[in-house]
Amino acid sequence: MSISADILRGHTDTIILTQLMEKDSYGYEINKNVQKRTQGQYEFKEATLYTAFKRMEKSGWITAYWGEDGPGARRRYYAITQAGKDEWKRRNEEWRETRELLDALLTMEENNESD
Amino acid sequence: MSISADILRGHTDTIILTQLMEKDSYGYEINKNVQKRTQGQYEFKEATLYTAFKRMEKSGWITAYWGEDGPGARRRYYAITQAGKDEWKRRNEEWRETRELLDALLTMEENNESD
DNA sequence: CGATATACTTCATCTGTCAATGTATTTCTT
DNA sequence: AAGAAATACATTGACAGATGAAGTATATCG
Repeated sequence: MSISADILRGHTDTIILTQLMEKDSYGYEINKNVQKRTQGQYEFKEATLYTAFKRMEKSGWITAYWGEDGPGARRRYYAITQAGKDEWKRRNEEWRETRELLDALLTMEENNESD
Repeated sequence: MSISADILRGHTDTIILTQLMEKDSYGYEINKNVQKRTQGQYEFKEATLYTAFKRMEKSGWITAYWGEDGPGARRRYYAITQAGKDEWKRRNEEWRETRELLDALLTMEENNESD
């Protein structure tokens, strides 16, 4: 994991919501997908992940249910709510803005004497 | 300020270092520049700003000195050190990586049955 | 003379992250 | 069959960065 996590702070919920926009899922699977999508460059710490689920359930963005008792360890599935979808949209727009802001703030300006 | 600050958490130092890469500066001026560069969309809270100076001085990335006693309130100027320049470079690269990671993580994938 | 802008400082509090630890089941290896 | 590894979730205490609030001080403008 090459990216220091503090930089991604605040994006945890959005990353999870993005996956729940596609389909219901559970913690372990979501984290495997994060690894896959980033080619192993990033993954959530377990505590971070499950803390986020709690937080988002409380906020009403996701709901939870236990998976059917099949083979393997029991899974707690999460589904995104309409409020969650709205929140995802808002945060996605925010990300685009943030990206532009930071691109502007992390670039050195030319020294314009005429300015 | 339209961007929720938690999203920029962890970037505070990098934003300040960027400005010190150009020239020595002081808190108030740096913050005005942030406002200018973001067209008023963002500015630091004072406590955030001065906490960051303390932190970076301690880390050896910047040094401080009092400005000449001219007109107006006294100013505490900051200069970036070589270690600070190295750190800036590292963080700038990190930002580029982060941007790509988040672009990947906040995008919904197509449902490829063939995948 | 009072308001506003400039300029810096400290402290208590809040929030998200995470190391550590624990529980439980299944599958793979030897 | 025993032991290791993978799957899967949960909780707790500690830590670090951000910030509201309050304070200090000087200069300018009406």
